[in-house]
Amino acid sequence: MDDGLNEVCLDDGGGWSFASMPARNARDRIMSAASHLFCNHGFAATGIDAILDRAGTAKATLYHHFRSKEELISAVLQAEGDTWRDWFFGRLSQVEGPARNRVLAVFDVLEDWFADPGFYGCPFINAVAEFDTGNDAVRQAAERHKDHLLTWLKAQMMEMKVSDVVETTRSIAILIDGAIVAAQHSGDPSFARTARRLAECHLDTVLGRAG
Amino acid sequence: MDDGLNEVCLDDGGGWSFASMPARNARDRIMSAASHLFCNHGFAATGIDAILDRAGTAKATLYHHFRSKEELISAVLQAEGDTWRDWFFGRLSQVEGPARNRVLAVFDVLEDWFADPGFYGCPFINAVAEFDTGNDAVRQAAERHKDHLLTWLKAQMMEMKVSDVVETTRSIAILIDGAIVAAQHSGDPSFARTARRLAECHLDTVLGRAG
DNA sequence: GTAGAATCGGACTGATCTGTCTTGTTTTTT
DNA sequence: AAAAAACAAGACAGATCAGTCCGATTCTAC
Repeated sequence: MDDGLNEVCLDDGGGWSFASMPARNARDRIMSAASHLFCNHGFAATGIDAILDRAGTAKATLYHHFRSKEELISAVLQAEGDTWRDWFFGRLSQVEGPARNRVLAVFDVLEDWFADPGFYGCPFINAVAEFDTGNDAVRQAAERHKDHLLTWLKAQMMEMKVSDVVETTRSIAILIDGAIVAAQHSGDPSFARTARRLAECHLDTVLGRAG
Repeated sequence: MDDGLNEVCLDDGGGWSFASMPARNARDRIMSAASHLFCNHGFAATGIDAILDRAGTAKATLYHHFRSKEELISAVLQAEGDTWRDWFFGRLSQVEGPARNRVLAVFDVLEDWFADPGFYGCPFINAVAEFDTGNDAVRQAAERHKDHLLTWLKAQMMEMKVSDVVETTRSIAILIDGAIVAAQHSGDPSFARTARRLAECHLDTVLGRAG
């Protein structure tokens, strides 16, 4: 579980975690190592030395690129979010048909994510859970990530001509978060399908069962 | 935010957090202090000395009652779960009418929980997020807590004569987890109401819109 | 009242933490 | 080839960490 390799579901060229991206220089190796350790063992529980060991770099190199551990954490969250969203929306962009199909496909893509052996939950949910009260950098990073998702969802809702765009978007967001947490705790990817059924049921109702 | 007082929503005699329970001895004070600090600042980030400061006890006293920090964490999770479930099911037991009312009331009680100024999310979700991979004690504590909830939910489903008890229970569980996470991140308690509407929609469908 | 448990106060250990610094080597860029 | 940036290796500092131990004191139950 703590071996050098981290098997990550690869889709056309990119994985969902930055920890599996190709490393070209010491900075990349540090970021990959930090991503893996932070996400699997916790942010506070991961020491700088453990990151250096895994990355195979010198301490001075790390502090040449990042002013502090906190800045490294922010950089990792940023990179994890970028990588994940590239993967996620890349998958969704392959879905054909009306907006309803894309929204429901969200849960199919989530299921693939959950099914990856290296799945550790959402880094942002985990980070907010760990730091929680009063950590601006982490909370803002999580908010930015969620904003990206909500913006995309809202666009789909408007394309579907849903009457209450905000409320329906909030509903789907709850289903996504709930599926992530349930899958993380149980290790059972099929929670994505349960969430999908809930979404179908809700969209049917909102759209007057017309699809 | 880090003052001595932690305002906690009190219902007939009990709050939802062990951190607000009356302390009779040093052990209780340690447990209360540890609960508050662990849940608000994280488990790994909270040092023993900080707990002692807040509890106003000596270090030897803590290690007289708990063999290690890990054991203290387990004890805190156990107590937090017990206290919360007492509060939660106590509230639900006051709901009149058929099982459907009780299931939907879950989200009303959740909203009260979310609205408390001291709300910090679910301690078990947060703990699993922080320790994650391979911490048996924490994961098992979280599983026991979730089992209690699922058992209760299942009983309601059977009373409602839902066709697929397991799947419907999973659906409500997703809605609960999703509402908790969404409320924790946004600070907006009304996510409970959104989740309630999803539950209504789903139950209507499952029960053939007969209520 | 007396025994035993609970508690206090704090010194202390050894490990680990983040972060700095120095010296020299490698790589890249111009 | 020369200049500049990136990097390695590790010593070092100062703080904090979990946990132990001791002696004195207070509380509690019989």
